[in-house]
Amino acid sequence: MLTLKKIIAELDFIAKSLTKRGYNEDDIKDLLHELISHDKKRKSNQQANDDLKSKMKDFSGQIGKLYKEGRQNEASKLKAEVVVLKEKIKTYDENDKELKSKIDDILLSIPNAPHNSVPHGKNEEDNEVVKDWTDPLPNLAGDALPHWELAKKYNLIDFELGAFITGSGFPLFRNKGAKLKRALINFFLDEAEKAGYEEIRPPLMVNEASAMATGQLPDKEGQMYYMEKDDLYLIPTGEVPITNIYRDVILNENDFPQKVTAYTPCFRREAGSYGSDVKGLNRVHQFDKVEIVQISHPDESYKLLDQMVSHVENLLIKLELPYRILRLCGGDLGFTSALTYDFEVYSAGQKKWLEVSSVSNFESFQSNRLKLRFKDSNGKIHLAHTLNGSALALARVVAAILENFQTPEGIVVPKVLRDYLNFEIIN
RNA sequence: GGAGGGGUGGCAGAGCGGUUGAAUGCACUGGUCUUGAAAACCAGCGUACUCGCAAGGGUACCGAGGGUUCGAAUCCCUCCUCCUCCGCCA
Repeated sequence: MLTLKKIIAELDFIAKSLTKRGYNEDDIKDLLHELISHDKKRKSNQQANDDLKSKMKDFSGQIGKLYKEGRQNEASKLKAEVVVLKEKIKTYDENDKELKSKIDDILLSIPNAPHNSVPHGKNEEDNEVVKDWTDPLPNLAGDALPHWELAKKYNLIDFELGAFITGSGFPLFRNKGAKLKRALINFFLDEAEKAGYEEIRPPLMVNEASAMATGQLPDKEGQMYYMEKDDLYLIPTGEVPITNIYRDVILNENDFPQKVTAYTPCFRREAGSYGSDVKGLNRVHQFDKVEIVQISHPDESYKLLDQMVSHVENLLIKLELPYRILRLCGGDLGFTSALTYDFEVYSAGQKKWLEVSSVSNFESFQSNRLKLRFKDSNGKIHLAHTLNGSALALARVVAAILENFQTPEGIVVPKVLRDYLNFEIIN
């Protein structure tokens, strides 16, 4: 969430930038002013309360001394006074609690303020293409197939069997399909390692505190699978466990940047999805992803964002997939993000652009919830910035590879993957 | 799942109802000494909120949340977590 400090200091900027997400500027200003007035009340309440508590402490100390000296009567008198103080403190404590929860409720409801470069817009149609694909798109024969047909033809993915074992949206990969997936995971992890990321294998379920810290809760409650018996959430992305490595952490200034990568399956309920979007691998409940995360000094985060964008771009180039890069408009921007670039890959069999990566700078929005801070050279403490990106999401990359590289003889796998496979063609 | 023992500052480790935000050691930072370094000595060294231009105050925090008490790191309850042993299992 945004910090109160930032809201007070940059109220006009924040209100204006939130209009990109569709907020009415006056409404949001009213809300922010309400927030600030709650905070003022909270401060003066605390001030009064602290004074009382200080007095109480002092009296209690005196009572102890009086008892030691055997002056019972005086002690009893003081005790009576403390009882009165305590009553007052109780009401101040209650006020404090109430004001804090009001403040928190409002803060939790406000999304991140979009970066200056984020365009206005309602939905994906308003996203800005920052890098388009200008070369010719794969020109397939007239009888070219979409990936779900290819998957059936070459026995690579069994959607029905996955549905039988679990449910729809849980595809079962087999044979060369399974191997292709493993090759991609290894390729992505190796590339991340070359770029200086530490590889980890995190838990795939997280507790409420972790889901809260990265912003999945309370915003995306319905998108996660929830294990009621154990009060755990299946991760919707590796971002959650990776970023939570840094919950309640104070780094040193020279520890930056922290770079961590992980391969994890991701689980998403995808409630409300329908139509051709959900065909084949386009939208599934379980998919594999290699995630990259960086923890950054605030001054560096946009530079690092660019680096991450080129990292992802490089993967797509190596995979020889046509891609384009979009800057998400305010309306399409995630709740926690200040700036997000999406990567889409052209899947020639279905003649569709598929989102395969999302690279974001959260600035201090996540750090604030994570309590992820750093000490500068003067010993002062500040919030760090967090960034993450998919590098890459597997399911749709597989879809694009199958479709784009199909030939009458079979599917010719991209050269870069051949080191990871004991075959060059799927037939 | 059963039985037992723990969770205190960066780490180790005291304290087990009353100036204890917390001894001591190590680590770390600054200083003295030294040609330099080490050693020795001196000083400093948590986080959050809050008041203050600042210097410097106040409050809270000893796994988390409640409770008892004039007063709790210390007593009671609930939960979380770690360790040891037994059971079960990959």
